[in-house]
Amino acid sequence: MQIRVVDAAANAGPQVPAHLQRIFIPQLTLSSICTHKFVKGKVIQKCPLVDLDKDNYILKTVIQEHKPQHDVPPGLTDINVIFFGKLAKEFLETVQQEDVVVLTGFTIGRSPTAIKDGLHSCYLQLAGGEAHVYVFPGSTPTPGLTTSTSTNSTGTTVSTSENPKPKYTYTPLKDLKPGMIVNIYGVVTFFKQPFRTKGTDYCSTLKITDESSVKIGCSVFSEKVEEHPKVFKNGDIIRLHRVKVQFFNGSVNVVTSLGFSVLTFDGSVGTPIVPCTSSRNFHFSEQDKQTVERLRQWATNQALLAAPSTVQLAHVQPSMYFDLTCQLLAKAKMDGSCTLLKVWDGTRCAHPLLNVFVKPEALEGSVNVASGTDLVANVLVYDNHVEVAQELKPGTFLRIYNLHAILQTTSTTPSHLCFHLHGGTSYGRGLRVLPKDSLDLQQLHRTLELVTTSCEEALDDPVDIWSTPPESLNALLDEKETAAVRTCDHTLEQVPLSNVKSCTPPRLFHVRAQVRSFQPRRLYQALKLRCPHCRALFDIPDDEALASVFQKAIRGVRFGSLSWAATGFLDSSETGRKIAIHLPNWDKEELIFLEGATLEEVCCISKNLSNIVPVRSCGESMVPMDLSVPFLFQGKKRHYGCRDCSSVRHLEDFTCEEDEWNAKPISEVLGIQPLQYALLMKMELEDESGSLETLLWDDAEKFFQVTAADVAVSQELQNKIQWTMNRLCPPGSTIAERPWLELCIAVYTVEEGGRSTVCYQVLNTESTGPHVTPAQE
DNA sequence: GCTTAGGATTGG
Repeated sequence: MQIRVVDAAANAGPQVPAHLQRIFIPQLTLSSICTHKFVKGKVIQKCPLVDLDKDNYILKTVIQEHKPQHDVPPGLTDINVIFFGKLAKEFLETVQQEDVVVLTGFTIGRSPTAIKDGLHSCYLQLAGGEAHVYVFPGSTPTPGLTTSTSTNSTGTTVSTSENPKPKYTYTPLKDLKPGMIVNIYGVVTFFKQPFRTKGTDYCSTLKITDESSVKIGCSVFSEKVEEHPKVFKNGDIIRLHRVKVQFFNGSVNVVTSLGFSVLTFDGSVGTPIVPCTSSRNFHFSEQDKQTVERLRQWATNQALLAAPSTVQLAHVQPSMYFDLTCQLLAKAKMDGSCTLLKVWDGTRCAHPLLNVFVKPEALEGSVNVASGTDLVANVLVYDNHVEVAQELKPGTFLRIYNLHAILQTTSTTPSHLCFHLHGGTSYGRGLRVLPKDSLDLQQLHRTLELVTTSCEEALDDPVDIWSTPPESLNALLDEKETAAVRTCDHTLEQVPLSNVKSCTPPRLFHVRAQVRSFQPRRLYQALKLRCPHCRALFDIPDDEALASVFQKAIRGVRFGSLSWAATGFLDSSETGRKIAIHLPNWDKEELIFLEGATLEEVCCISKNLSNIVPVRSCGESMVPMDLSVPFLFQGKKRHYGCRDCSSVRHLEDFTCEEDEWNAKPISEVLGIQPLQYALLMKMELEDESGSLETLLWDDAEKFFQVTAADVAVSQELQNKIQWTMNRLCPPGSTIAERPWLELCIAVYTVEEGGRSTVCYQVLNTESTGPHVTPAQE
């Protein structure tokens, strides 16, 4: 049985295994480690059982954190739990609403309904043999789970003293007298992370207070950084054993003495009281718990924590000093006294952020997870902090204390925010790694989860059984400002551009990058003519060149007489010059051969007639005029032929078998290999790992969602391409301001003249944005 | 061997 009912009154019967550690629902994040963990909560909702087929059931329930603290919103305490298989049915039959349950062997997923139902951003999934449920019927008290053991952050299980007689006595801070060696408790009001002294040790400087409001300075000395108090923020509670009281500069302070020990606790009322230490052996009693509770409550009432020093990137202002809670994405050593940290907290700064560019090979880690460099803060860490910074691994969660936001303005670039952690320890300057499960990281985890939500992940969620479409996810995706998305269904992992560059072709990759530059800048030059037969590529002749060819042809015109066509003459705009119109069909004007007209005249006539073929006569026969000009005009459309692949025929006869003329039969009759319109652009892409020259060619039409042939005749579509490129690479913008593109890239080789070149092409990708054509610019 | 620091910014 995977479900066991625990009889709380009896000491026999099933028990929750002692090796399991409780994880509190408010602390759960997508990245929480669930092995050997349990969640305890009250069943507050049971949905109807979904019966898929034999022994295959799904049951959705909502569990509320057991004995939640006040003021914790349901978004933290109430979590969706989905049971699968037999367990679902068993749970339905065994567990009643209001029962308290302990769940183990679960996995965590992102709740697709979090925004809609306002519950926890994660959900728990219980499936398979690993999953177990312990039920405490009704809301009976459940001894054996909450008080007999507690665990610290290092996983050490600590026995709780049942003996009420206190082993240690703690001296109130007001009673400290120089010369005493005492144990003390206090609330931290100022702290510095451990720093190297001129002596042999590291020193932590703190100021603490207690109910007497006396403020006492503390100096903790130890050669080992890990033996120093782990203080994360003002308001944290500290317990010091064996400190020596001194008198200095008119006030009392304490210094650690031989055999000292230190514990710290989160100072927030209502959070679990978990002693924080690297020590494997320490004493911790119910009395300690009460002291921490008391000090927490007192500090809260004193409003000691009134002004939180941590500021999100979104609220950072130039020149500000602040504490930043963030995740390290990448780092690079700049020089001996400076290390660059690229960090993010998932929020977007209101000011443009400086991107300190470093060579990809010098960068450890990647900023590719961040959906836009405008989410990535570049932090320059100086002098004494370099030692700590160098030890950091990308992915680590950090708090940076007394970070300085500096507006960098040069004459050429607009101002950008850069962040400096200056040398020294003034104002508590420093860095500290935050444990992954730190309560201080809840907000950050949530923000990062929202920012990194991708379409594919959304599909992985068990949306079907939730009966709620993940609208919220779509909404989030809209906000991501991805200016191009892949349309392929390859499940390739996204890689840095440097990987693409270093691979052996042929390969296919998914990348996320920005457009550094593109060519041609004059977008009409992106429109090309391509021969599907010989693959030759031609520029589209401009009207001036075309006009000159027509002009030349007029000069040598000698109208012939054709037995197979009716020939008429029009007066041209010039005195005496005639234009010949040959109609192969008496009664149809769908196809006419035109001779002796200027380009302007051809265009004018083609406005009203469907198919115009410019020709020149050779006695009784007729040939297309010249392959450097269109062989066919259809209204605004111009059709060109390939100079190399066409074998132009002299028309000596013309029988009309076609009911309707269009370019294909006309080109066949004339012996012309028609050219196709195509779009060709070069885009230089860039990400943190470097840059890459790519072509937009085979799938260029897909990218812009146009056909090249339509672009050739539509000012509106030309504007659309212009608009798209302006969006990808706004004129005058810095790279940080440009949107990100999610691209599918093919790497291949092209053999030319005995040499092979590696090429990169963007495939299967569409630019995003309004699909209606924007107003003409 | 028994000190070190003893809060307090403008700077790459």
